[in-house]
Amino acid sequence: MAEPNGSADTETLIELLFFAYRDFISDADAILAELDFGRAHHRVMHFVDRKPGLTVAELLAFLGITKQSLSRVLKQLIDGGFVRQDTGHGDRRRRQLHLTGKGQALIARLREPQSRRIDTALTESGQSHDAMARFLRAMAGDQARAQIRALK
Amino acid sequence: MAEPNGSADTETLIELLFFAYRDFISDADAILAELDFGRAHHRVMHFVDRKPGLTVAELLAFLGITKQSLSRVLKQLIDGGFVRQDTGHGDRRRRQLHLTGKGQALIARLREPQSRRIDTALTESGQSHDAMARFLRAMAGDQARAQIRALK
DNA sequence: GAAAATATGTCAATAAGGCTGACATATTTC
DNA sequence: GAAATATGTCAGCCTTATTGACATATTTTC
Repeated sequence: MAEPNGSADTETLIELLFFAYRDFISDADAILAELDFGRAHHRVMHFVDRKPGLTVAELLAFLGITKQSLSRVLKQLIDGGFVRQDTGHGDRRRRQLHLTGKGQALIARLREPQSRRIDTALTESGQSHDAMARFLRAMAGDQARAQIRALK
Repeated sequence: MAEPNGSADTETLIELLFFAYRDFISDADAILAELDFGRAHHRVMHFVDRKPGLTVAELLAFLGITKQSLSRVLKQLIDGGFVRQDTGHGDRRRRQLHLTGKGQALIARLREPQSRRIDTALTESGQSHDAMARFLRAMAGDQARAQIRALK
């Protein structure tokens, strides 16, 4: 039953990842709650911002949810004036999604405390941005890496 | 609107954290699904393992949920023979929680793919275990740090 | 020793955010 | 013209969280 190589300490990392992610996400949760939005809204806006003009099907692939689940959230974002839906250029069955000015303001506001937390943690821990990006990229699976590449 | 210091790249880290955590957690989800358990069961077992003999109130504080939410999950874990509940030593109103042998086997099984993913990512990214622990600790808020200390 | 506080458990109602299945519509492709 | 594709929507279900109310056992306080 002896643990091979550093396994006991890796257990601590598992726990730290839980706490770090929980607190990281809570920064945005507080802002979202004001608008009666949830994390799903945040994720949609993030990807629409990262790949402006993406289609509903592309968005579903990034999110890994069904269109029925997306529809409620997307509708609220469109009705609230955060996301705009254009008829597809070329293929008019498609809907291409963009953030409005209001949407861009919100995503910037959501990102601000998260960016600050990351930058502070990098400074406090003496880590470089690149080192952390390499680690997180290595943590993601093949499918996620493909998705990250698709975001250019 | 100019971003101050490295903010554009921090945006990439926000995204990487999302993918990394999602995939990290999915390792355990697959095992939990076999038992009709969810993440809540995993978290309970993790903390009971990390602090054997902790009380229900202590567990609630770690999890940050209500006792009504815990009750169903805890009952399933007890009924399934993964967690044992002893009358408090000293204060008999309390219930002290321990993993059974079966519970220890399950938590080890859940940790295995997560540990492997972390160790692989550390190697691939050329990061040290300690560097990563420092970063993640810095990402956690004050309350989380106090909780981490409470786990010895 | 009675009263108050504490630790836990449980019942009921509610909400968010997922899911599946079924079906409608517009548009493009074969 | 028929089939495939992209999207939208209705309806019902599940899980995991929430709050409020109340029950029970035990300990502490006066």
